[in-house]
Amino acid sequence: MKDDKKYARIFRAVLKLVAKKGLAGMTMGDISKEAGIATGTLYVYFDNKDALINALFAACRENSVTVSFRGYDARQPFKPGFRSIWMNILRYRLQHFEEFIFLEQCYHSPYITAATREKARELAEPFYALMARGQAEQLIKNVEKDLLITVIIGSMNELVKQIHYSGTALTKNRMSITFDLCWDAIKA
Amino acid sequence: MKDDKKYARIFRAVLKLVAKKGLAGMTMGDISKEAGIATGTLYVYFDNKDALINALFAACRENSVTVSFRGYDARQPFKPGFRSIWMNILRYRLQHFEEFIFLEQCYHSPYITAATREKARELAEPFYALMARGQAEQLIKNVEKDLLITVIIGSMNELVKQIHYSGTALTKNRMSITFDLCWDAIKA
DNA sequence: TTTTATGGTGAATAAATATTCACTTATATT
DNA sequence: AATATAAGTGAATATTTATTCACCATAAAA
Repeated sequence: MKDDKKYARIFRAVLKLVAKKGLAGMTMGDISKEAGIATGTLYVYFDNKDALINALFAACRENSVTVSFRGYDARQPFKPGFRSIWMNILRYRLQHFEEFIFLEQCYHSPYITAATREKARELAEPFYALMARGQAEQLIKNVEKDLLITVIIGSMNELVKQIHYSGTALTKNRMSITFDLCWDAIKA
Repeated sequence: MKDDKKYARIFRAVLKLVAKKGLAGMTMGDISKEAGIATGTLYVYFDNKDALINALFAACRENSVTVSFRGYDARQPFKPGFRSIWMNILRYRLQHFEEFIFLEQCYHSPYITAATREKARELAEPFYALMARGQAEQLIKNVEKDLLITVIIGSMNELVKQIHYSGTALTKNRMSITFDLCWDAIKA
């Protein structure tokens, strides 16, 4: 019986290695060593390197969406609800920077198959629904939802990178300021 | 005498290959074949694969800044000046998507040395100066310039990706809408 | 023209790396 | 306990890939 904990250990090893050496430089040998198992064992759990990476990509994407909406209650007013989701995402990406980098690396990578990409796209559905609600309540601009999401997610991702690489701490204050920039962009 | 046209052909080949196969999957053999030269010739022009990639990275970054400020005249009012720069960048990244992808790939890659990264950072100077001007004229928010640039560049990069991968055309109208989102974010 | 230097070549070499497999160990089933 | 089934191993293999090098082509210098 395959061990869930072993899947987790393999995944953790990959995340660590990708952050350090990039998808490119990470060998199966590296992974097994980092995970503390034999190279052959990787092939018990996954068909090959591609399959391993696709599986991790799917898991990360799914996890990412779950985390975003944690604690979100559709009955509360729109803006504080949106704010809490925004903060959730930002905090999670900063605290799990390796996961964030891995997803970014995968984005253009030939490792990721068309099927995996398609599944990832479907996961974005809740964000479209959120934009629809804001528009229905006339709180945010009535423009294509794609453009709104693009501005929100794009600026957040860049913020995460900037924070991480500059080494400066992201204070509550700076988070709040950046949220306000973002809100001003989309507010009606 | 080494041939400038050959440098250009090698660079063009790399950009094409990275867009297709990622930094990971691109071999020196692929590059020479795509450029129509012998593998050994690559080593006449560059010490090794790392050096090749670093050289191209530096060239792309420099080019990117040059293009951004093309046609910018500091004597015209701030907002139209800023708008023309914003449009310059967006248009260039869409038209040279391969270059954009290459730079993104390099961002976290171990191929890129610390020295190359440092040089790239210095190139961002004109953007800080631009923010300073906008703040001095009290047209844009008086918050950390880093945060402003992050929102501007981050949302634009995401837009470029979204446009490219969704296959939808970016009409003048959609460009204008997105610029307005961006402007609302930063305006005082 | 001869000499020298440099660009160009691609098969050969040396590493690096994914994958396999014969075998061991653990766990479930009878 | 005996047997069957599946997980785990890591050295050996097959493949891929960066890099070299002995040689050819070209063009400038003598």
